[in-house]
Amino acid sequence: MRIGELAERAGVSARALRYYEQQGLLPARRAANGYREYDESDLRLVAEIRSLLAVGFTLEDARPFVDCLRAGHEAGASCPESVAVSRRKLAEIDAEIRALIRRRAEVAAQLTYTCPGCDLFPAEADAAPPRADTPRRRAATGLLRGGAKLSPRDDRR
Amino acid sequence: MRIGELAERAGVSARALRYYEQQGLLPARRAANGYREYDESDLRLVAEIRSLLAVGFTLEDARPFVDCLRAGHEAGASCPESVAVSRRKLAEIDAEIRALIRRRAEVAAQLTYTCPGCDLFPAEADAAPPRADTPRRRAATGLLRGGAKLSPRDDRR
DNA sequence: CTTGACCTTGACGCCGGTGTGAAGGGGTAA
DNA sequence: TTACCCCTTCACACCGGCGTCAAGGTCAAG
Repeated sequence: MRIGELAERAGVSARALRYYEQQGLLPARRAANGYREYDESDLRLVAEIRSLLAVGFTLEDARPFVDCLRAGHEAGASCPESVAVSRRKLAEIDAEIRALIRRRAEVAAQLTYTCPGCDLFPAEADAAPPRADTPRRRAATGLLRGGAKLSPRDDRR
Repeated sequence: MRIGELAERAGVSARALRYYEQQGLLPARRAANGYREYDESDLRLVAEIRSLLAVGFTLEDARPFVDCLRAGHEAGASCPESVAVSRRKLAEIDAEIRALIRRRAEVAAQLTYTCPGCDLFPAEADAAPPRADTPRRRAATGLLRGGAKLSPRDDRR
C-alpha cells in the first residue's frame, strides 16, 4: 500500500510517516515511480510507535521497540534494549510525578497562605467519594515506594 | 542598579531580564545613555517571577502576580486574578499528575507482561523506608481528593 | 589614547513532532 | 485532453524561555 492508505489505516498523517522514515524508524520500499510502498508489518510498526508516543516516549525511545519488532519478535518490548528504555522511562515518570507533587504542594500552600478563606477544592463534590484506600488511590500512594530513588537533584532551574 | 547587577543579585541572566521586559513583566527606566535602571522593588519582581517559574508557571501565568506586586500589594498572590491563576494551575497540575500516573501504570504493566521476571524496582533499597503514612506520602495520597474533577477528557492526542 | 568591562538592539538556534504550503510529477477515469 | 487526486521533496512555522553570537555604543581607569 502507499503512504496515504497506511496513514489512514494507522490514523496518522502522511507527514508523520515520512518523518518516522526520516528518523530511521520506518524504512519504506520504493515503487518504480518513487512512491513509498508499505505492507501489513509496517502498519504494526506504526501502531507500536503511536502507542509508545501516547505514553510519553519520544521517537528515540521507540527505536529499540521498533527494531525489536523488525527483528522478528512478537512484542516490541521483549528485547533487552526495550526493557532498559522502559525502566528508564519509568524512572523519569516517577521523577516527574514527584516534582509535580512538590509543585502542587507549593502552589496549594501559597494559595492557602495568601487567601486563607479561599475554597481550595471547588470540585470536591464531583471528585471520587472520600472513601479511603480505593484501588486508584492505592496506586498513587504506592507510586513513591519504588522506581527511581529520591535523588536530591531538582528538575527545572 | 543596572542590568548586570540585578542579574547577579537575582541569580538570572541579563538575557532573561531583557526577555521579561519584552514580555511586559519587568519595565525598566532608562538612563540618559539608554542603559536600563532598576531598583530594589525590581529585585522583588524578579524573585516573584523566578519562584513562579520554578513551580511550573509560565511567564503569562506570572503576569497577574507581578501586576499585583506593582499595584502595591505585599504578596503577588493576594489579588483575585492571581488566585484564579493559582487555582487553574492547581487543576492543571492535578491533570498532569493523573495522566502521568496512568502512563506509569501502562508502562509498568507492559514491562511486567513482556518481562515477568524483571525487577521492576531496582532502586527499592534506596527509596524511603517502607513505613506507611509518612507525611510526605500522606500529601501524595490526598492529592487526588480535591482539585480538578476527574474529567473524561484526556491530554495528548 | 587605548583597553576592557559593561551596555544596547537584532536575530538565529534549540527542543519534538508534526502542520502547512509550495512547486511539481504520476496515474486514471470521463 | 482535461480534471482530479495522490505522490514527491524542500522548507518554514509553532511552542517557551531563554543561549548565543553579531555589531556596535558608553564610560572609567591606566
